[in-house]
Amino acid sequence: MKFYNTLTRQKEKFIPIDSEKLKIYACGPTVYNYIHIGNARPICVFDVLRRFLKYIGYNVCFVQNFTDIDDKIIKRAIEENVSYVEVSEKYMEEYKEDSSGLNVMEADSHPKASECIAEIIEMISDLISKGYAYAVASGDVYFRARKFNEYGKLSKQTIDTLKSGARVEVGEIKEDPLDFALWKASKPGEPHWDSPWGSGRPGWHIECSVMAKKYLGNSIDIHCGGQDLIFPHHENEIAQSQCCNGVKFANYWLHNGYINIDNKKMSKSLNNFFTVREISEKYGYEPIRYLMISSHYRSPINYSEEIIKQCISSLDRLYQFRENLNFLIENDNLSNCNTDMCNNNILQEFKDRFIECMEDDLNTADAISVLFDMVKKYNTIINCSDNTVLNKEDVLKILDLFDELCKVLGILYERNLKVDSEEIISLINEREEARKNKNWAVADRIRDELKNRNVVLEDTANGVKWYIEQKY
RNA sequence: GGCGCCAUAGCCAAGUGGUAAGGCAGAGGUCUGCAAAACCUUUAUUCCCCAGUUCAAAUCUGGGUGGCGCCUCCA
Repeated sequence: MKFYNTLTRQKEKFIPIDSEKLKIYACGPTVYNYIHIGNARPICVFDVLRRFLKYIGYNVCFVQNFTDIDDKIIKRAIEENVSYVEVSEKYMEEYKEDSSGLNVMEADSHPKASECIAEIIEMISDLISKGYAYAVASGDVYFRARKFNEYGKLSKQTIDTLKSGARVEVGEIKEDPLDFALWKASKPGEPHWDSPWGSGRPGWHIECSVMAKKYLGNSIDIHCGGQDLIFPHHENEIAQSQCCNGVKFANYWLHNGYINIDNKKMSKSLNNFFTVREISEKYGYEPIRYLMISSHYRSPINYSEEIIKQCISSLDRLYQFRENLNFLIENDNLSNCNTDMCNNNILQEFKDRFIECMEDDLNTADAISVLFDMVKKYNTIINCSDNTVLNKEDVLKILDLFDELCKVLGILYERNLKVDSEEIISLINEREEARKNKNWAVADRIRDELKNRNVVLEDTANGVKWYIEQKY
C-alpha cells in the first residue's frame, strides 16, 4: 500500500505501527449546519480507505470526532435563540442521516469534544508545565508556536514566513502572533467549563489532539482531512501532541482536494454550497458517493448538475450488469459444462488489478475502470452465448466478485430494483399472454402503463425481465 | 510576499519515459414484432503554449499562459 503523505510530499510505502491494529483519525464535522457536498468528500473517500484496508486484511480502528464546541455553533445558537447543545445535537443527528445515506460505515469511536473536557484540561496543563503554553491574565491559554522547532513542517512554512503573513490583532495579548489558543476564557452566554485558568472553553485544535490521544494513543498511523485543514489545524495538532507526548503524532497525513463550484472552492463561508441533503432529495445519495470516488481523492472536482447526472448513468450500467447476472442465475438455463470463459484466473486478474489500483494511493478512478471492464467482458459473454459457455457456478462467482469489489467502494447499495406487487406481476403475465397471441397492441399498452409506474420490462431470450426504474 | 495545486475528446476522468484506460453524451449497425438491455463500429496522429534532454516525452527540465487553494473560521 502506498500513500501520498503530505508530511513528505511524496508517495510512500505504508508501514503500520502495529499491523494488528491500524489507527486512523479523521477530522469530523463541526455540527452547526447540514453538511455540504464538500464535507461529503472526506467522509466518502476516507470511508473507502477504511473499507479497503479492511478488505486487504487489516484490523482498523477508525476514530472520527464531532466538534460540538465552536464559535459557529455558538453563533447559530444565538441566532436561533436556542442552547448550543440543541444546535449541536440537531446537526449531529442530521449528519448521521446523511452519512448513513452515503453508505458510510459508523466510526469505531465518534467522540465529542464536550465529553473530553477533563482530558483537554489535562493536556493543556501538561503543555504549560513543559513550557509550551502559557496562560494570560484574561484567562486564555496560548501555545508557544515558536518553541516547537518543527512548527511549519506539515505546511512547509518556516516560522518567519508564517510570521510575516500572520495577522496581528489590535490589542494583542499573545507573546507572538503565531501563538494559538488552547483555552478561551468564556464570554457571557457562551458554554463554559471550570478550569485552572478560570471558566472557559477549549480551542478547536486541542480538541482533536486530545481525542486522538484518548481513543488511539500517542502515535497514530493515518490522520486525514481536507486540504484546508493543513494549516493551521493539523500543524497545530502536531505541535500540541508532539510537545505533550514526546513522540511522533501521525505517520501519514492524507488530505483530500476540494469540491468547487465554477472553479471556486465550495464552502459554507462563501455560501456557494449545495447541501448533501438537497441533492439527495433530488437524485438520491448514491450519485454523490459515486462522484467522490470517480476521481482521485486529491484532485479537485468541479461540481455541476450535469456531472451528477453522468454519475447516475454510470451507476445505471453497473446496476444493470448486476441485474443481468441475477436474471441469469434465477432463470436457470445455464449449462453444466466446464469452460474457460469464466475461469478463476480471469476473475483473479480482475481482482488483482482492482487491488493494485487501490494500493496506489487509493486510485478509486482506476479501480472503477476495472469494474467496467468486468461489465464489458461478461456482458459480451452473456449476450453472445447460447448458454453453452456459461454454467451457474461461473455466474455466481462473477457476481460474488463484482459485489465484493463494489462493497469495497461502497457503491450499489441504494436502489431496490425488485418488484413485489402482485398486481404488477399479474399485469406482466397478462402481457406475456398477449405477446404469445401476437396481440402487440395490448402488450405495448401494458408495457407503457408499467413504464409510467416506473417498472421497466425487457424481453430476453430467457423470458421477460423487469425492474424498477430510477426516476430523477 | 511565503507555501502549494491544477490544465488530457462535447462532458467527466485514469495514465510520471515505450507510442493515449474507463465512464457519460453523440453517430451508424446487430439483436428485437416494436422496444429495452446488451454487443460491434465510430468520436484526441495527440495530452494549454514554446524551447530543451532522450533512440523515445502527456509523462523529465527550463520558460511562458490560464485557473485555483492555504497563509483568517472552513472538508
